[in-house]
Amino acid sequence: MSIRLEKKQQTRQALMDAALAWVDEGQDFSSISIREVAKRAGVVPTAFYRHFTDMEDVALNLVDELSIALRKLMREARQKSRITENMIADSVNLYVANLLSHKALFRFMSQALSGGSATLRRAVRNEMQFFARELEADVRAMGLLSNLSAHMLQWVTQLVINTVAGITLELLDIPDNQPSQKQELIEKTICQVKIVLIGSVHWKEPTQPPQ
Amino acid sequence: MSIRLEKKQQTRQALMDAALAWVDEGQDFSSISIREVAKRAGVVPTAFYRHFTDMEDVALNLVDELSIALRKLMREARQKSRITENMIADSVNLYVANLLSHKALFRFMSQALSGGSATLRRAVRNEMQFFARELEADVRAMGLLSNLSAHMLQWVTQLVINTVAGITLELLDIPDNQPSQKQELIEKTICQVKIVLIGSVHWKEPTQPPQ
DNA sequence: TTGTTAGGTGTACAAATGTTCACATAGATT
DNA sequence: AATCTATGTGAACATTTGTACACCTAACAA
Repeated sequence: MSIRLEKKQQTRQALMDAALAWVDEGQDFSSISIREVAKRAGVVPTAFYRHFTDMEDVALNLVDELSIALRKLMREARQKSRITENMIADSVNLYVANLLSHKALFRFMSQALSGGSATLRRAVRNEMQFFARELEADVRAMGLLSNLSAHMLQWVTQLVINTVAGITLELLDIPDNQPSQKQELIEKTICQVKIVLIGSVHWKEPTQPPQ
Repeated sequence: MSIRLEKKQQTRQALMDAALAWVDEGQDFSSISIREVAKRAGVVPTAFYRHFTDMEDVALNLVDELSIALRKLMREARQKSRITENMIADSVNLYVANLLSHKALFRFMSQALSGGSATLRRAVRNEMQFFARELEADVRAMGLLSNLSAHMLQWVTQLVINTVAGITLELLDIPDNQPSQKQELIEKTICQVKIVLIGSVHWKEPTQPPQ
């Protein structure tokens, strides 16, 4: 790559990292200022505009970063897990491991889901839906839950994703020196996912919904 | 009540309502300023300090307001719903109705859950846990899910609460002129809760967890 | 009735913020 | 080698923000 572009990407990344670091410190993404981001990135405030128009712009690009992380996670999960006894536990643990190594990114995700602009919220939700759809495809490919209609399977996978995503916030708030709490949270989630799947296996389409 | 106190409560409420209105407009709670709140409440900025020390202080008091709304919801649910075929659907619909008539408050709840300070997050989580515990007690009182251990039942009710709470954000983003989308979302949630309960009924304690 | 006080006002000021503009300069292009 | 250009700089600005202070006055207590 040309030197110019390389340097550009470098400060661009520094700006995004600065914003993320702010979130990592427990501050709200929406409360950071352009100047503060620039300062932390080691550039002058006006340099910010060479890369982004807005903090919203930064947020949308952070979603892209999140997207990459999630896709990597999905790939990893597919490689490691076969149809085994511990498939669920393995997947949850993998999610948690990824979560803990990208704390700031996931915290940002949680905030953006409820906080930011409408388009930002949509962007994050899209990523989660993508994840759910991939899970859906995998379940089908494994020949599992064949009793469910396509529609119903979609709802089930969304429920699974929501359940696993549900621990994100709680997990992020547990201090690192409390591994036992973390462990319990993980076990809870594993149980919850199992319940969902047990329920799915036993699901029967309601006798002809009133048409 | 004395005239003084009455007036005090009045502007105090005006300040809280102003903050809530800001959230209702889609803005982040953490991005509102003391001055803006005061202006919208129709008082001078410094008057703010007669009632609150901080915006954080306001937030904690909004959680109290939320708490009241949730308890009212719970009471309402208990009165209306007996053990019937449609108990689940009724409860979900009741939640949605309450949600839609307190949009701002629930939006605030979602934001505070992921956004605010650690103590604020804890406060909101407490409210949700309270809700889950009440549900737990009701399930026990009805003699349902007697196959579950106390521990397990707790996890199940939390899962139910999470599932229902999960639609909150999505529902808030659906424009009012799209009732069909809302309806589908509601049906999805009802199905999801049913799946959880079916799973719970069929749950069997794993054969002696490795002790 | 008189004095006290709590809630609200207005002014004031330092700090932070978004954004503009003219400028510099390393690196690309020719 | 000469020129151009995209990235970063620094000064400047009008706004907005948090908060302190002195003050006013309606409601209260005596």
